[in-house]
Amino acid sequence: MTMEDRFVGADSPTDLTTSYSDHRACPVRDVLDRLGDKWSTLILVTLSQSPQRFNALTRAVPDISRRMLTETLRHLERDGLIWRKVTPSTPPMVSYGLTPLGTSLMPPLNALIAWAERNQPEIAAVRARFDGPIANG
Amino acid sequence: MTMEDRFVGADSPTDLTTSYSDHRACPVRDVLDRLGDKWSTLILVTLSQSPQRFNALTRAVPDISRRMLTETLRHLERDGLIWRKVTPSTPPMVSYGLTPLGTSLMPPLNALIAWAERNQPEIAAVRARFDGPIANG
DNA sequence: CTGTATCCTAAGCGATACTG
DNA sequence: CAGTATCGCTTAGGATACAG
Repeated sequence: MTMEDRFVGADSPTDLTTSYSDHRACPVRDVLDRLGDKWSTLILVTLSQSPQRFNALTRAVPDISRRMLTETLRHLERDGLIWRKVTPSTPPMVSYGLTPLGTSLMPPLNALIAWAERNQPEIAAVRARFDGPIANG
Repeated sequence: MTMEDRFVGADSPTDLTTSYSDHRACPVRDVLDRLGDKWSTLILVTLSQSPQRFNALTRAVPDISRRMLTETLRHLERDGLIWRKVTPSTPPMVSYGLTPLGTSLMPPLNALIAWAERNQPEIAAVRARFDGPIANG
């Protein structure tokens, strides 16, 4: 085991590609592709603070459209990551929150977010160097 | 601190939305949006096994087109996650591998992949229940 | 072998208007 | 309040052909 192996850790995932006769059938891709859309992560993080009503979510994520909010919530509910509770009052009240499954996703997700936060300055610097030579001549 | 807080961990990320006058300027979104495309994760995992040449990557990820492989590699290089080494032989030989920055991404990324792998059966079951009622009538 | 260039389609997403 | 319906733009991404 090399130093790099130790750093990467022993939790290397199983093969994501050649194990599957149909490559699109990979269960990891199946799950992660849904998380890779524009809003899912943001909604999950918001709901991990506390359950929220629909309108509260539009305020917490100001640049999402109602259409995309509805769609994202439905996808997350379909995957069992969030629950949806309807209180049939007038006006109606609909709340959303993390399920235990959704909660179990937050540690790895927060770790990834923390990595992004920690390393964004370096990434921005590398990008500038990468793009610079062309821009600067 | 609740049990859930402990489970989620103390590394809850900073605000991803309202902290930014322009919501698209969030540095975390800036980094994560690039990782959310169809191929980046797969390429990173593949390269974390060992550095690879272009053609080896097309074999390791059989369902990627050369166009998308080139584009994904460029993006990852631009973000400083992978390096690119050209050996000007004939025919030319180009290798790719993880940079230290890219390597530092693998633990959180592998943790997320491991979560997806662990929970895919449950997610599939929930999906079936969610979709079932309509399909079954 | 390692790409580029071009064309094309499908999907993601936003804007807007409407509804119980 | 919490959505749905419709439209159209923009982008991601696949297929194919060509090139150094």
